[in-house]
Order: sequence, then structure tokens, then C-alpha cells
Amino acid sequence: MSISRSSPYASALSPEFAISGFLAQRPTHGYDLYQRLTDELGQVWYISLSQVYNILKRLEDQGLILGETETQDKLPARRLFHLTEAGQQRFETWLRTPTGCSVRAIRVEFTTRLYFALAREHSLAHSLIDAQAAAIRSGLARLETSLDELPAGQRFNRLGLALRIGQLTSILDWLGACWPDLGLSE
Amino acid sequence: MSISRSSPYASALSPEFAISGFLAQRPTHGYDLYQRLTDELGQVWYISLSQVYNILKRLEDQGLILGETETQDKLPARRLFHLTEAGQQRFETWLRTPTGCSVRAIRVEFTTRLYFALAREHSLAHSLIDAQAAAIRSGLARLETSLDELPAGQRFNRLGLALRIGQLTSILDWLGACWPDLGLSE
DNA sequence: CAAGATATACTCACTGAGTGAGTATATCTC
DNA sequence: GAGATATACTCACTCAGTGAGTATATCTTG
Repeated sequence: MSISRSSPYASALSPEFAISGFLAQRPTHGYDLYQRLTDELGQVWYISLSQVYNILKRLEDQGLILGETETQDKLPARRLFHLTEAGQQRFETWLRTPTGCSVRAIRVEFTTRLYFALAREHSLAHSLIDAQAAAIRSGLARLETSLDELPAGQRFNRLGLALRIGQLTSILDWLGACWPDLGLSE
Repeated sequence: MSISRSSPYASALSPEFAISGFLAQRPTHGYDLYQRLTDELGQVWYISLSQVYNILKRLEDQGLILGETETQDKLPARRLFHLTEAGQQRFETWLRTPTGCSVRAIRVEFTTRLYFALAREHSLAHSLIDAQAAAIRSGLARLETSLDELPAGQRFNRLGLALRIGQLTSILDWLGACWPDLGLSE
């Protein structure tokens, strides 16, 4: 019911904020959320129907969403979920906070954030892109320093670092291109 | 004890094969495995000590490894693990099977495989790199086809695909450079 | 030389990720 | 009229990953 201990996870590695985002647009039920996730964010999240229900259950237990059963004439009953005050606030905060510098986090979390920012206001999306690019540039600088400091003998760790640097650089390029790609250039 | 149902996971997204790999080199205990993971593969896997023990427990339950308690004079007792026949075979198979085409899988799984291949025989590592590059090239071709087929209206999914394509391309570059980087050119 | 940090070695209980099978009805298709 | 597909959700499970706790031995430092 309530959470005495806050979640141990960064927890943005699951589509829970995507679900919150859809619910922020309008209340809806699990089945529909699943469809929207696969239709609109299918290239970002690969998720199963039951996973959607798992997340809904957790969010409800944590008091971030609330569901009410709605019976229908012919079709199965369904539970309409909406964000609570707490859930709304959590989502708004998330929407404006830039992602950390892990490749996976950017690939899925930032992309999701961008999606909802675009649906909200283009200017928000624009500032998110800029902030994210800045975060990556500083992350890259740190990684490059680590690489310089890693002794040449640590061949394997150097290789791993080089891979991460390449990945981040390619994300940076993508960020630069994504504004025009969305057909919104200035 | 035994597993009636085989694991539902691709399961190479956890460091279990890294652990198996160290055990294939010589039997050892959890604490040492943790240290080797962080020292030698620290840029690939970021793992906690208890997670190592979790994995050891699972592998033992699945009959892939076997532990024997060894008491020491002054220091705490420890459990020396070694691969069973099944575990040995599983590792050898894994070591020779190229990774799928997900960015994360390549970043962590392939890199781990390369590490153990290098420790074994350079020629094995060489053929792994070639096979992996080929797998990525064909994955890239598929993604590019999908991108062509995605209607222009699906802006967001197109963007997601473009990101993945960029990531894979950068991995491909890295693969091309990694042989010389290891100081083993030719 | 005693107090405290660090190293050795592992256990336990927990939350959350993710899967797959199952349930039940309604509508669409051939 | 039979069978596939769509709507809508439940349940039980395995595995990922964290954080706190236990207990002893050795190293460090004032």
C-alpha cells in the first residue's frame, strides 16, 4: 500500500514513465496502454502485455495511479487508471530532468522523454535535446579522461571504454540530427 | 534442484557466462570471482558482490557448477566452485556462438566472449570478431529496410530506428579497430 | 600498542523485470 | 456454423539487482 522505503532503482529503465505519460494525456486502461506502447513507442520499448499490468499494479500500490473498474455492455470490464496528484507530479519532474549518461538510459529513457515533450510543447523538446547533448558532452569528456588514465596494460578495459565512447559519440550525432529529422527545423 | 522448464531468458544479459568463464580457467570462490569481474571486466559489467552469489546459487541449482566448502586456517571458510560437465559444455558452446544484434547484447555479451576467447586462443578471437561483424552487417541491412518501410508519418519510430542504426554502425567501426587496438594486428 | 579501517568471505530478505500460460466473451471472416 | 482474432485481464513463476547484516583477521596510524 504505502512505501516506507523508496525504490532502490533508478527505475527509469522500465517503461513506467511511458505509461505515466500516456495516463497524463488521458485516463485509460491496460490493454490500450499496451497498444499505444507498441504502436507509438515500439522502436523504443519492447514489452509484453502482462508486463504492462505488472507495472500498473506496482504504480497503484505505490499510490501513483488509481484505477476504477468500468463495466461495459458487451465487452469485458476494464480498469480505467488515472494519475494521482503524486503520480502527476512525479511525471512532470521526470519530464524535465535530463537522463544520465549510460548508453541504455539515453537510448530508451531520453527517447521516451522526448516523445512526451514533443506531444506537449516543441520548446520543451528543444531544451531537452540541448540539455541532453550537454550532459553527453560532459560524460564523454569524463570517459576520455578515464581512458587516458587507464594504463596501456589494461587493454581490455581500454577497449570497453573505447566502445562506450563510440556509442556516446554516435548518440551525440543523432541528437544533432534529430531536430531536423522531426521536420521541425527551426 | 533440477530444472523441468528451461530458462525463459536469453540469459546472456547477466554476467553468468563471465563467471563460468573464470571458473573454466580454474575453480575458485565467490569473493575472488567478484574481484576478477571488477578488475578485469569492470568496464563491461557493473555488478555487486551479492549479485555474484545470486548467480552462483542459481548456477548450482541448475547443476552447471558445484561448490565444495573449504575451511581455512585463519580466514573465513569459503566455497570453491568448479564447472560440472554440463556447465563446461554450456560455456564452450556459448564461447563460439555469435551474439544477436541488440546493442546491449553486443556491448556486454560479445565483449565478454571476446575476453575469454583472447585468453584461450587468438585465432578464436579473430574468427569471433569476423563473425560478429558479419552478424551486425546483416542486422544493419534489416534495420535499414525497416526504416525504408516505415511510413514517413511514423516520425518517432523512424527516429528510434535511426538511433539504433547509428549505434550499430559505431559498433561496427569499433570492431574494425579492436584487433589493432589490442596490439595484435595481423 | 590500541583503535579503527580495510580485507576476507558469505547470507538473507527484499523489490522489480520480464515471461508464458490461462480465462472468458464478443465480433469478424470464410 | 466453425474458427480465428480482438478485447480485457489474472496468476504463478524465474531472474536481476540492491542493501544491510555477520564474523574474523590483518593492516594502518596516531
